[in-house]
Amino acid sequence: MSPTARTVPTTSTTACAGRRAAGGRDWLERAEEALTAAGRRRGEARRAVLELLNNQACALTAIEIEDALRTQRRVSRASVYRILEELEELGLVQRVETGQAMVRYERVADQHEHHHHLVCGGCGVVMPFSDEGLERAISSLSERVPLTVSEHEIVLRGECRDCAA
Amino acid sequence: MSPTARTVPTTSTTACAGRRAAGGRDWLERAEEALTAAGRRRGEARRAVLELLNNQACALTAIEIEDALRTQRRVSRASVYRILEELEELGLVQRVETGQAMVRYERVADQHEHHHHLVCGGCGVVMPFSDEGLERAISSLSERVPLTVSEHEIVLRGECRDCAA
DNA sequence: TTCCGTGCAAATCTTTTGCACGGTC
DNA sequence: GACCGTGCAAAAGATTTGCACGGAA
Repeated sequence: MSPTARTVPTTSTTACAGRRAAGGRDWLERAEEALTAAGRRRGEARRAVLELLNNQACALTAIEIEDALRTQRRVSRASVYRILEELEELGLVQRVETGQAMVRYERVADQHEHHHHLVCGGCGVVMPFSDEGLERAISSLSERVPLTVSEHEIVLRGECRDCAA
Repeated sequence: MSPTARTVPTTSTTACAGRRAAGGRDWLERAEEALTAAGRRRGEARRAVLELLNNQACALTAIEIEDALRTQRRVSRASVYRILEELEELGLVQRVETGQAMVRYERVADQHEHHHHLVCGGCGVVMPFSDEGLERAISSLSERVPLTVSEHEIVLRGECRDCAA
């Protein structure tokens, strides 16, 4: 595979195929610290969500999170949304718009993990990918635009191999 | 302004700043033809929506369309959604996810008009932009990815000049 | 003891659907 | 005259909010 465009096939969720987190321990620690620093108390529901997100390489919807947690620790959907909102405000989690009527959330990766998404219109699978050339184009472009760019989001849509077969 | 990154400041809607359509007449014609070819009958509501979209350089939400039309010809929101869905199926209109809880729609431009979006997190304004380098990066990348890419969507988020001031 | 985190239930808001009427073909 | 396009009202979903209780600090 080209060194500049990598995607990882191992599936970790029905909804989002991707590798399990590498170096995710850092994120979990960082998250706990940030929450404490923000003066937040601990709570079981949030711990469960953090742990789940930490093991996820790609974006999940609130409902997928609720379902995934159902077996180990029932967390109400309202709490899932509240927790995600809180994490988003602290910059620990980001929204991903895949054009599927539901917002997806994933932990904010360090530079090394920065990626975007491929969405199959057939089965709805979401896969992460990253590309240096694309990032270069984005950052160069960001300087020529009438907006102080702080984030960017890229979604490629098409048909995955399974669906094409 | 750089020749490779252009944005146009003239505002045509509260929600989406951009130039009025140039060469839009082609799109309107094309749309009418496609609809006829698909065996659809004419209808006032749809004509009003088509005309509005044809004069819009950038993406609108269903509700914005309903509001914009209110003065000249009341079109029920259900019809707006139905019409947009129909136009999307015929490839005349495309959805734009700006991460604002509502889907936006805009007419599918010819190659010359292809663009992406800048979204200000402060005031919510949406502006179109286009960049050749970006498009090159996308098309080269599309060949190295495990998906037959048919569309791509790019959103840059940040703070617009007015909000930064 | 104080106050936050969480669950539950109700409210919101966008988008979809069912049904009936009027216009297009 | 047959059937589609449209409006209106209700339904369906996702997300948010109000409130009360139990646990963290």
